[in-house]
Amino acid sequence: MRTKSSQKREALLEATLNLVNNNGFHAAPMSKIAKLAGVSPATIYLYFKSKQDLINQLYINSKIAFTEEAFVNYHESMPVKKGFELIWFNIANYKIKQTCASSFLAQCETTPMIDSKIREEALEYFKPLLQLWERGQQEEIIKPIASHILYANAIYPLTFLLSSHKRGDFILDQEQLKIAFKAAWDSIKL
Amino acid sequence: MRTKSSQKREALLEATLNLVNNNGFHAAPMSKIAKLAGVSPATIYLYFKSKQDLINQLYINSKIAFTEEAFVNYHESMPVKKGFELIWFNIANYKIKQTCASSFLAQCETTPMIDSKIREEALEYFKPLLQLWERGQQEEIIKPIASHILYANAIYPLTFLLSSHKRGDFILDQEQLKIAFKAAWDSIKL
Amino acid sequence: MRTKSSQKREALLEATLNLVNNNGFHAAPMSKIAKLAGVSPATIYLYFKSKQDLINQLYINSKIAFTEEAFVNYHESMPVKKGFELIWFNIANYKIKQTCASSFLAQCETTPMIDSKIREEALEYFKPLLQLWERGQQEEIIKPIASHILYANAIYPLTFLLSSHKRGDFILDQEQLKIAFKAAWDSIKL
Amino acid sequence: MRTKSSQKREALLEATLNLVNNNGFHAAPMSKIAKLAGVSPATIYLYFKSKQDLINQLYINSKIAFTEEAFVNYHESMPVKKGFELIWFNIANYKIKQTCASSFLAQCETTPMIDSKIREEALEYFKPLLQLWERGQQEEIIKPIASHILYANAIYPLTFLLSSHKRGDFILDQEQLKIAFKAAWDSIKL
DNA sequence: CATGAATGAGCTTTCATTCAT
DNA sequence: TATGAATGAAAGCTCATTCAT
Repeated sequence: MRTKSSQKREALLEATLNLVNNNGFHAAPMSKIAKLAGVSPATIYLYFKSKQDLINQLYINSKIAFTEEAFVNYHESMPVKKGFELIWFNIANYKIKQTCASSFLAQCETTPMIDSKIREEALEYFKPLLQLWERGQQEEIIKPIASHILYANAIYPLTFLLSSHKRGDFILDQEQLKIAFKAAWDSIKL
Repeated sequence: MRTKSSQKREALLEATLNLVNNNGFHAAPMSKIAKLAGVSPATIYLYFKSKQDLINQLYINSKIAFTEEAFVNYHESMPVKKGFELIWFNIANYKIKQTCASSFLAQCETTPMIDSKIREEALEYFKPLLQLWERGQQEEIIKPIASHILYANAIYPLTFLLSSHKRGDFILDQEQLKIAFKAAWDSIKL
Repeated sequence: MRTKSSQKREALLEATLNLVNNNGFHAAPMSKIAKLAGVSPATIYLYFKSKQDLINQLYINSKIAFTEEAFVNYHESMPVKKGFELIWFNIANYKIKQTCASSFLAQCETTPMIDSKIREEALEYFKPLLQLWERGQQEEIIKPIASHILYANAIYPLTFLLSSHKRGDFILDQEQLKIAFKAAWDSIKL
Repeated sequence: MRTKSSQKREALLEATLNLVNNNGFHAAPMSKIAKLAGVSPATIYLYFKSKQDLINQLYINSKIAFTEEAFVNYHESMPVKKGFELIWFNIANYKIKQTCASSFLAQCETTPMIDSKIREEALEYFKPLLQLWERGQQEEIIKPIASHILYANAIYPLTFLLSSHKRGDFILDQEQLKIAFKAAWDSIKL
């Protein structure tokens, strides 16, 4: 008896990621996903309940991978600015390295395709950043404003820069990153 | 004067906008668009070459409407900060009023569905803002950095705030708008 | 503009009837039905909401055709035995002539495939026979027993005879019919 | 003594019976049958050649169980009417007790799914009843007519009554049974 | 003997688009 | 210009059956 291999699951998720990224959701039919992953269409349904489930899982997976990278080397004991800088560059570098995953995530944020329950689930993983900001606010380093505004101005701009970078309109090298970081920090620091 | 024909065109564009917005691209079949616009499916093809063309036109249309609003009451003779403030609030208020149109545009920015040629065409309309920034840089009011970074930090955050607002996670009233503007301005001012 | 032809509807119903009859429900895929009716699979859905709907409609259609034939030349003023004899032979001859339709109906009676709501709807058409039996009971010609038992003994046996006939096990000619009628009548007469 | 294996065979047959009965042939996939019987889908093929074979076996099995019950306590030495009465009530009571099995058999009689070879095989088991009728005809108690007609009028009506009973349209209690028996007997007695 | 994974073929249904009027 | 009917192609998904252990 064969056992379900997580390898196949991964292959399916990756195939989906690539297809969705190159041509959009509507151009990622199950048949193509199967072919790209090297399995039969029917096999997909051993690993995922439906196409929607596959997309949801891919979203969660990507989000987890993303947040894991975001907090590499970070520790709560760090000074606020140092901590933020670390996280910010972690995110930026992840986006640059994992163009595919991150532009998939960008698509997910604006599409009504992802179930809102799944979206909320993914939010949880970002808590350390929110806690860092709260600490910064207590220490009067960060502006005492809503975390949504902090996120919009400090982190979200990276999404735009990355998509410009991917399209080739703008080259986001380490120098530009530093400049962008300065702008981000200026927007939230007291 | 609006002819009968152009009325139908408008109706089709609006129907598409509503459908895409409520359920995503994949839930906006031509038959539903036709029904919602009160015409026959065949009629769509008298006004648009294909579904892709319809989407493209809708994108361009929305972008034009958006930029028109962005520059209402703006004149090149305005002081830089005043001008930016005007444009920023124009954009913000447009997004709040026209949730549908603006979240459609947000979807378009991240989806590979829009032809890149069309996307470039739409960029043109934003020139006055870029020119304002250039002026601000000459007057040493605005940071001397790439316009992509300026845009990412000063304008793009609104997209995030708006989608949070639409989802009900965060209420973007006039008070919050002022706070958000301050953050935006801090990120780009010298 | 073309108009929906009831011809096509009929063709689809007949195609379904033939396929179901020769090979059972499970061997009547929409694609074959379409081919046999000379239309595209998609066209079926212009005339029927779903496969279930197609089957339901076919059942209703067949049942109506059947009952219409059952009461040809019958009038309430007829003497009870004459009336019953007429109806009984109408039914028998219809079954013999329309083997296909009637063995389809036989299948429907025993299968859980037909929605019970539809089944009840079809029952209505049989009322004149029940009324005849009531009259017969008042005149003390027919046994004063439940109509279900009357039906089971007087009419239902024909279903068995017909399916034997169809299979070739037993030839149901006019002579045998007369014998069978006698048995039916003996079972319900006082 | 029942071996482990034959237990599994029984479980599979019963699972199939239940599924087919509740939802029809088309809603009894092998995977569900396996699950309900508590075995792997692959295991089914150790006991049955194919799904068709499984259905055939189930039909034969049910038919044998049915006929065994039909002739309980019956002996060729009995007087004709007594014998018939015994058999008739045996059948009726079996149908009432074993609703599932008997409505499965009813489905089988009208469906083209059962191989005709298998159907003939099952006929064999009914011989004692036919012999009883022959005896009755020699003794001039039973009408000298084809056995198919005898069966159609004396036994087959029970199928209708049972399905009405199962649907809840008509309650078939012991009183009604007696009435129905009278009708059956009247139809075949000389 | 028994299994859960795996699958190719086929299912019902929908879609963007064209036809005939 | 405008239509509703019509459609080939393809979508998501399921099924009876086989594979590998």
